[in-house]
Amino acid sequence: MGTAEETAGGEAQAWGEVTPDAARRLLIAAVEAFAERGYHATTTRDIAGRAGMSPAALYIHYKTKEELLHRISRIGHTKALEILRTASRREGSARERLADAVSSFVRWHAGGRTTARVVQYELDSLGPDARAEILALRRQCDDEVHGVIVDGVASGEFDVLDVKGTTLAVLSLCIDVARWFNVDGPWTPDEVGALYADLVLRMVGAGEPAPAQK
Amino acid sequence: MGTAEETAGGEAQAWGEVTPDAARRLLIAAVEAFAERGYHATTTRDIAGRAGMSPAALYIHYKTKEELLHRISRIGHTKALEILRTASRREGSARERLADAVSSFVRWHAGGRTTARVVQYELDSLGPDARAEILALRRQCDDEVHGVIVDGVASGEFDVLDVKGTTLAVLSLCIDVARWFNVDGPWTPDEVGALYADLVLRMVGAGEPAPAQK
DNA sequence: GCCGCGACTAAGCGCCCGCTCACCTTCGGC
DNA sequence: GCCGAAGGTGAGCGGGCGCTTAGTCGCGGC
Repeated sequence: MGTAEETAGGEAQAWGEVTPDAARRLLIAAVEAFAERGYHATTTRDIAGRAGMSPAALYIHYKTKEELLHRISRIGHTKALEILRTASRREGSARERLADAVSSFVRWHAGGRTTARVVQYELDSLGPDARAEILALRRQCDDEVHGVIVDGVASGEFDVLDVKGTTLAVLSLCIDVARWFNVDGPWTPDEVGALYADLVLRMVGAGEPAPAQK
Repeated sequence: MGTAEETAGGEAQAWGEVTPDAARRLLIAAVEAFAERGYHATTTRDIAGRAGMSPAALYIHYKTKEELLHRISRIGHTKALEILRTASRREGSARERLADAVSSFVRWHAGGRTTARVVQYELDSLGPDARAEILALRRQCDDEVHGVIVDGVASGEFDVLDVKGTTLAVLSLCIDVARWFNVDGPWTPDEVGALYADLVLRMVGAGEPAPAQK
């Protein structure tokens, strides 16, 4: 145990679905290593070492190093999609749903920065087939946000010049959190989530009617 | 031979300061390759090949592969800083200066996406000393944007909850353009620049004065 | 005309990569 | 108590990596 669980921290539970235990430990070690150094700069020996196993053990549970990245990407994107769906399809105004979607999506990127970084930035290292599969998931994420913004425009809650462009900008803003978060930043994931929800509401022309100070 | 100039397109002129000619061709080839596949996945043989030279030729002009990345990063960040400085220190209201800074910064990331991608995303592949040098340049970029936002808040043009957080979000939004731009997007760099300037003004509470506030 | 010198190449060194293979446990079923 | 499968190991293969070296080539100076 040790290193893997320590660094991954509370994220570890997210990988509960992965069995057996050794396969999960390897996956968590890979997430860490990929996040720290990038996919190509990570060696299979490093991954196995972090999981406390010999280099050869990796190939009992995974066919190749790329399969590890593929599995991580799929699980991560599925989780991200689930987060966005929950927020965007709940009851409430478009304003509430967008704020909820952004704050929870950002919390996920900030809190699980290790995972999010791999999921969002190492996609190009996948082969064509795997990448296509993951891109389909990502497009579904885009659609959820797009839907909420369309709803808000239709209901008159939002005032947006370019719906597609604004959707892209909102997603881009959230995703990039995985790049910069926790580099000596004095914010908690909750704080960033709240700040970003406010910023995004302003972007869609639904800023607080009466700006409240804290 | 051709490949380098073709892909780099109009960006090529930006490397005019690099001499002699062979060194410049190698640098442009490296920018391309790093942008496409990432630093670690790029081989020195690939770089030399794109420049139409033998693998050994690279080492006449550069000590290591890392020196190429270092040089690219420094030139790119210097250019980015120059763009932000020009906009943020010109005459005009904070509103005008921020809109100018964002639109020109975004135009640079979109138009020179090849270069910007390397500059913004391959930084972690540098050694500690080189990275520290580049991070200092980046901090200066942050300061320029921060200054304009502080000015706007002081003059009452802007209404911002968290100045530091908003500064970071604005920069993050602009930088992430390098990640997604031109993946089948129907926008020109100018269009994205204009859209983003509008979005950022909304974020700082200085959206278009006229439009319908409900 | 030949020389020196910087630009460039062909060949290849030593290393470490992703991955494999022959073998060694451990353990539930009978 | 013995057996076979599942899970793990140590040693190492083929190959491609970053980088070096010995030597070739083109060319301005005298």
